Amino acid sequence: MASIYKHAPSTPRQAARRKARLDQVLCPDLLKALAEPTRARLLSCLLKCGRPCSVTEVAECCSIDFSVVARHLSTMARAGLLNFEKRGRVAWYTARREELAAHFRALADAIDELEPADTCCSTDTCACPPQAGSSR
Amino acid sequence: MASIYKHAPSTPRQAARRKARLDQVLCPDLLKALAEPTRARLLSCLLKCGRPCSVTEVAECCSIDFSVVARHLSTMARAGLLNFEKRGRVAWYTARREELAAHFRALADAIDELEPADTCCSTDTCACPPQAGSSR
DNA sequence: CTAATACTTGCATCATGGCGTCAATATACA
DNA sequence: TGTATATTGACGCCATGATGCAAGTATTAG
Repeated sequence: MASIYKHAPSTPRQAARRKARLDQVLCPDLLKALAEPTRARLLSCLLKCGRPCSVTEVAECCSIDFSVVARHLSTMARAGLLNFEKRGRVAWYTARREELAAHFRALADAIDELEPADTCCSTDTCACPPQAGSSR
Repeated sequence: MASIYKHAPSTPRQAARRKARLDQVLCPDLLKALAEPTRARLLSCLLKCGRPCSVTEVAECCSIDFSVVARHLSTMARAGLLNFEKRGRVAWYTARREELAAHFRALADAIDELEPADTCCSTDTCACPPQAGSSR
C-alpha cells in the first residue's frame, strides 16, 4: 500500500514548502475555466488543431450559439488557457499547449511529493488536529 | 517558437489515438469537483494530512457549516477524488493522492504528445475546417 | 433505555454563470 | 460611401449548485 515517495522525510521547513507549492498549483480559477463541459470541448478542439483558430472556426466545432463560443474563448484567454491575438477583424485564439502541460505536470508533482501521514498538519495553515495515537 | 515534440509526426491513426486520449483525461466531471474553491481547500487539507480524516476534523479547517463540509466531501468521494470508509459513526475520508497525481500526469502527457498544426482536424471528430494555405 | 456524538438529508435562499437574442462596433471590400 | 463580415457587449431567462438551518438517522457510551 505504501508508495515510493520522491523525497525522504525531511525538515518541517521543507515539508511546509511542499505544502505551499500544492496550494500554488491547485488554483481553482484555472480549473474552473476547464471544468465547464462546453469550454473543455472548445479547448480540446483548439489543442488538437494546434494552430490559431478564429471564433468562427471554433464555433463550427459545436452546435451552440456563436456569441457563446466567443464568450467562452474570451474567458479561457483571461484564465491563461489560450493566447489571443486580434488581426484586422478576426480574433485568433491558440491553446497554450506547453504551458497547460507544464501546469498539470507541476500539479502532479506537487501532489506526488507530499509526505505520508505522520507529518500531518503541524507546520502549515491547515487546522486539522495532529494525528492521534492508536485510538484510531 | 516551435517546441520539441515527444513524438515525431506519425500516421493519422496514431494522431487520432492521441487526440482521443486527450478527451479521455480532460473529463469535466473530475475537474468540476476540483474547481470549487471550498472543495479545493478541503482537498488540499486532506492531501497535506495524508491520513484518513473525519468530517469533524476537516470541518475545523474552514469556517463554514459542518453540513456543507460533509456534502463537499461526499461529492468529492463520488467524483473519485477521495476514498471513503465508515467505521462506527465516524466517516473517514482520505485523498486519493497517487491516483490524483497519476491523472494530472496523464493529462499533461496527453497534451504534450499532441502534434503540431499541420495534421489539424482531418482525422477525428473535430469539425474545424482543415488548415488553409498561406492565406492565414 | 437515554443521551450524546457524528453524520446525513430536506428545505429554502441566494449567487453564479451558461445560454440565446439582438444591437453595437470595427474592419475589409467594392 | 455602402455593405458584408467578424466579433463584442447588453439584456433577460433559467438551471445549477453553494450555503445554512433544522430535523432525521445511526452508533456509541453510560
